[in-house]
Amino acid sequence: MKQSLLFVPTLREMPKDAEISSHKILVKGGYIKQHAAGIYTYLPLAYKIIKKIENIVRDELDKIGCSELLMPAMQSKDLWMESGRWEVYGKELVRLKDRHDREFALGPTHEEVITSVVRDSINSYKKLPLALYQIQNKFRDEFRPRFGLMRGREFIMKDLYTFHVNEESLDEWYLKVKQAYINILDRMGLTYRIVGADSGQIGGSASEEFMVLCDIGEDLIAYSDESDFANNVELCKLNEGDPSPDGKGTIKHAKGIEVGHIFKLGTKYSDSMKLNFVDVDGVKKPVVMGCYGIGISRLIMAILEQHNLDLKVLWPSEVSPFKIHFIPMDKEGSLGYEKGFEVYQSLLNKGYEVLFDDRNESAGVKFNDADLIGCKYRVISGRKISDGILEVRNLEDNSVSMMTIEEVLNYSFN
RNA sequence: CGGGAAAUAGCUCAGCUUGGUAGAGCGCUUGGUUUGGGACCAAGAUGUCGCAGGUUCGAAUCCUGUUUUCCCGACCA
Repeated sequence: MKQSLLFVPTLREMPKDAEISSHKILVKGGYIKQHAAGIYTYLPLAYKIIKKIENIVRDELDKIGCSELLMPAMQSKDLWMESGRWEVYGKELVRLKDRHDREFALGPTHEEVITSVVRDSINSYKKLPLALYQIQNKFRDEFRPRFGLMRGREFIMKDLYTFHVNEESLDEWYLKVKQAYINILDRMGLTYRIVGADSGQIGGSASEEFMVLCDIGEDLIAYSDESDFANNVELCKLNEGDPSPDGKGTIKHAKGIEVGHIFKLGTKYSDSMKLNFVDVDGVKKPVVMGCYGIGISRLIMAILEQHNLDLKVLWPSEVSPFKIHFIPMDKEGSLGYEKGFEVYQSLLNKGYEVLFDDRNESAGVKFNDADLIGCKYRVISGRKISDGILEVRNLEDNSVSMMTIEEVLNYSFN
């Protein structure tokens, strides 16, 4: 974990500004560093996880026919005037001027830009439907940023926009995207519910939120203990113990973290920004739109909240920064270290992602940091290395086995 | 934006009530001893006490303003 290999600046003391466990882990474990309220650097460990999360998202969206692009974060005022949101969005919109005093906003979301991008080329029903997404830093000047990455002023979001000839096509895509979201959250090992929601600032008709169940969530949801039924308490007014409206089970309350939100926008932006197409009947019509967000940086916290026990972490395998955490107990130059380094290299050559703790730290320091880093397998090269024996721990089933080097190299870590 | 707490070494904090040369632990550097869950000994380095005014012979400490951070609420999604 020397700088040359990986910069993981773990802390010994508990960070004073962190209250919730995921935030404590991220700061203490050297995953993130705060820059200002709600603004963070993603250090290598967190960035590795972010890239894995992003790639799961990409994988599932590409499968259903979406294509990725990248739009500007800095957006001219003109577009925001067109949609009317320059005035409506309020103080949360980060505004700035260039050297010529021209006004810009830092994008909190991209309906305006995407609409302007497609409106010149989408002029016929033959070019629809269309689904475009990006993964990008978003800016929202929140009144009260909090809980580390949970509510930031600059954060990473995936935003997808779909374009359709009519409501039926939108409905069909809405369901496809919803299923993709289900696949995405399942792959990340999350326990969550899908709830009906208000569409708020973004506008439009139907919308649903993907809420990861956990105590530090900012929303209160009511859900059935025996079915998929769930709704925001504010909207459904169901009390604990009430029978579930779908007839299955009784209502329980839980807090939730909103990690995804899907909307049927309808023609809100196509109307105001004149995104029209000529339909098969020769009539000019507004494009029907949908938009769908996933809070990428927020997902790290949501996953951590559900996958730590007393600040000991076990990342779900698809997002784990490494498969194997290799710990030599002795310092550089010792048999345990050098032999261990060879095994580490061989494991790398076999295609495993392995973290090798090459620091001259005591066992306690290494183990404590390893608990924060949370890889499923921990391979330890210690006192039995002279007999060619390594210890392999599986944090998932809590097993410990002693293996020869050859056994380790032939073991299937998954 | 209302309420609360805080800002002193890289980190966690003490000192402030009652003004008088800037402190501890951890970390860091050097040397030695250790080595399976945050080791030990010795020697070192490290500060615009958030910032700006004011009071005073003298301010980390008292007063005023200001900035920043965290928490609760409201707001937002």
